Amino acid sequence: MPELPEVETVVRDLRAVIVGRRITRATLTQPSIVRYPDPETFVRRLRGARMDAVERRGKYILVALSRASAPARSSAAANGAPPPHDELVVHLGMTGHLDVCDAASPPRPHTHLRCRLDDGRELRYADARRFGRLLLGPRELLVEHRAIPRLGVEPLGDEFTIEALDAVLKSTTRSVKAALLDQSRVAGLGNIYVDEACFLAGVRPTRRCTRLTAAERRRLHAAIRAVLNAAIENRGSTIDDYRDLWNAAGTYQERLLAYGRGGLPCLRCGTTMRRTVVAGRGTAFCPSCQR
DNA sequence: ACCTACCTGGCC
DNA sequence: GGCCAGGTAGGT
Repeated sequence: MPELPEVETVVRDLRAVIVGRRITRATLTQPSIVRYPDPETFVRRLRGARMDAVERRGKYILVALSRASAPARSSAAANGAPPPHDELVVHLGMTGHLDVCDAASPPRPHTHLRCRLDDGRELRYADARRFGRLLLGPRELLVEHRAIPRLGVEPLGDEFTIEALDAVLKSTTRSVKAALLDQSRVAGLGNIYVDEACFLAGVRPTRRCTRLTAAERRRLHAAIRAVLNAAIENRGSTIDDYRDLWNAAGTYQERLLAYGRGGLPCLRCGTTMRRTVVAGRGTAFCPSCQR
């Protein structure tokens, strides 16, 4: 299940391979995976586009596109601002997968989009459960049309200060886990890394977030950044389906201390970890280490 | 702030 | 054969 570290891993690899490449042909075999605009327009606007940059925002992958057309000297000079460019937006959902491979290699099952590139390779999107989505357009337009949501603070960005986390925790009466999973408050955390961050911080995910002490909030802030950075260094966690662009697994699943460990001994103190449901998600915590 | 639907592979 | 996993959207 791709969360911020898995998406960041894909984005970094993708950036190294596709920036500067042009899409010569796009084949969409599962139109329902495209959420904006209509599938025909989506395919038409992909064809001939050059991929100029790859960024991540929360769990979204953003590929900046441009057309070969002559430099628009007139409009840029007249408006003083460049026109908004299209972005190919990819959300991997639960089982979404991108790969870049030779155009002749057989596509994996559930391949929904194939983009032929000008270097003989293909950029492909596959997604068994189709929880993922593809969109195309200027980012501001996609937000305006509510095709993609407004996202909260980037937990690895400079703006994610202790004060920023404090503001998030003050903004709701829900549990810590529910607040951290809410993409409109903090963008990029999912079930795995919320459980890990809570474990590292010594805070039960069930706690009301308004009730955390200043020390707990400070530990939670440090824990979120630490776990995300460590997971990125390990190229993410492969629990089930997640694979990188080259179909390789991440290694952070070997270092998980809380996620999926309900009923198992705590790796820090040996107490049997508990499993409950918080915010509708399976949740594991150590009743001794986490208060 | 909560609930359910979406979707399918994997497991009992 | 049925249930579970869970990120997100949409409804109440």
